[in-house]
Amino acid sequence: MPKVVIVEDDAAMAAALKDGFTYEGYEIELARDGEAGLKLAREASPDVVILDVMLPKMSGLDVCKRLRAEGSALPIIMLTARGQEIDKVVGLKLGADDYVTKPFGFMELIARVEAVLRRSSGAVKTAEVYGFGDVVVDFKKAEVKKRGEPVEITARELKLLRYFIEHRGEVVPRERLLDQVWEYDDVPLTRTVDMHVAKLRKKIETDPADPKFIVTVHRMGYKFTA
Amino acid sequence: MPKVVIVEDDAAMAAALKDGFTYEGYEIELARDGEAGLKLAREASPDVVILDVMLPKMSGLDVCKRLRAEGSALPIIMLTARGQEIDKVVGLKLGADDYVTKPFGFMELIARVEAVLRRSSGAVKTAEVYGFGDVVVDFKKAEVKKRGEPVEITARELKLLRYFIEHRGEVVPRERLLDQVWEYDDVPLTRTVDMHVAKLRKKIETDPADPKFIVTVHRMGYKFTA
DNA sequence: TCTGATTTGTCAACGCGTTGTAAAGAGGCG
DNA sequence: CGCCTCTTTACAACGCGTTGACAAATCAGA
Repeated sequence: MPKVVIVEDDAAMAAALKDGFTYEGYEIELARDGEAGLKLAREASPDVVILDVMLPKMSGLDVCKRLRAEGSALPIIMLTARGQEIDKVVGLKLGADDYVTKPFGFMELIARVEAVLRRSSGAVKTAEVYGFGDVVVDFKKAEVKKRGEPVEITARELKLLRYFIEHRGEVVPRERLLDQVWEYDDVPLTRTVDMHVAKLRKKIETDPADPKFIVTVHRMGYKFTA
Repeated sequence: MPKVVIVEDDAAMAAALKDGFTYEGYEIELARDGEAGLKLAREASPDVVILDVMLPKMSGLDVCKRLRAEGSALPIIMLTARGQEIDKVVGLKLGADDYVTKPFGFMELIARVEAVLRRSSGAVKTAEVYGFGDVVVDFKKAEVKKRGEPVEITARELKLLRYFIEHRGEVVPRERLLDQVWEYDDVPLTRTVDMHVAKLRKKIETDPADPKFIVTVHRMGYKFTA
């Protein structure tokens, strides 16, 4: 019986969610504002946290950020209002695993929760949405936004970016990228990787000439930091 | 209060089912033969249909087949007599969602119904009628109208459109469409998907040459936006 | 600090994979 | 048998990725 912490200030919405999840066999704990939500998330050891973005006392984003800052790996799903698309709101290193835009069907939310639970209980956890700096990446939609503005991105670039994000912090040699992202068997000596890194930088870096996120480690490869 | 259409020719069985479901809080509509059942399934907008396999005038299998051919996604549960096991295989192939073998306990049937109801609303719950641009899609009636004018649409196209709508916003790879819409096990290398997308575009897009709703995402798939 | 070798950044053109579309072929149902 | 739908084939058009050349940067050794 998985436990879900729901942080939602609207009473009607909170009640509906509680009923729905209870009916589906989940154990529910409710909080009505950000501070209470943060406390509950820390102390109730839930399997997943559902956070409204707009909350009294402390916004859902802040709660999320705070939890991540404390090193928590709790699966988090954000609820955003329409037109409040997650990228527009944020300040931005969010760290949520997924988000649902209101109005949403209850079944959609359940589906996301189950997806997140499945993922977190198993292999490598990859959030559906990832943010760093003033950039937000939505892998399901294959969309990248910078400062809220959509950025054109190709399939290969997105795959490369995903690999970087999934291996953030570590130095990745070019051969590994050719192997994992390009799926080459033999590893030809090319400038292809550098080429794509350059293109990515142009799209996501604030100053592509002085990259902050994708830094090159001389003679070793690249490192993504965020 | 979910509505159930029951198609059963045996009077005693029909009465028992009606009483049972009514007691459980369902709304019931009865039909005594295949033709009446088909009509009822189309017009009563039930949440689930329970179909006996052996029926006068038109077998339950044929009713099921017919509904699916019309593009209906109605949850269907088949009732088969013992020793009719072969039929259940066929029934499932024809698009039934579940089957129960006679004699069965009533609670078993209720459980299946509830499971099917939960499952069928499993994806993103989509209203039975959905509108975007100047297009209105009525899934229950299997009708599409553009600017009020009816548009001819085939079962496969409707199913494809439904999948797009239920997954609006996300990029859907061709393989997933072949898997989910075509229900292919092996995934042949084919242009079938593109073909049908082109046909759909001709029918729903204002300018099929410059699609706004079903956009192609190079090397990744298609994305429905509305 | 200077210098040469190696590594990395950048550019534009070419080639190939991917997609759009029409038309023929195949299969099902009445 | 004839109609309707779905699938396959074929080809044209387009877009993306790769490549090779060259410039810039970095490092190592003198």
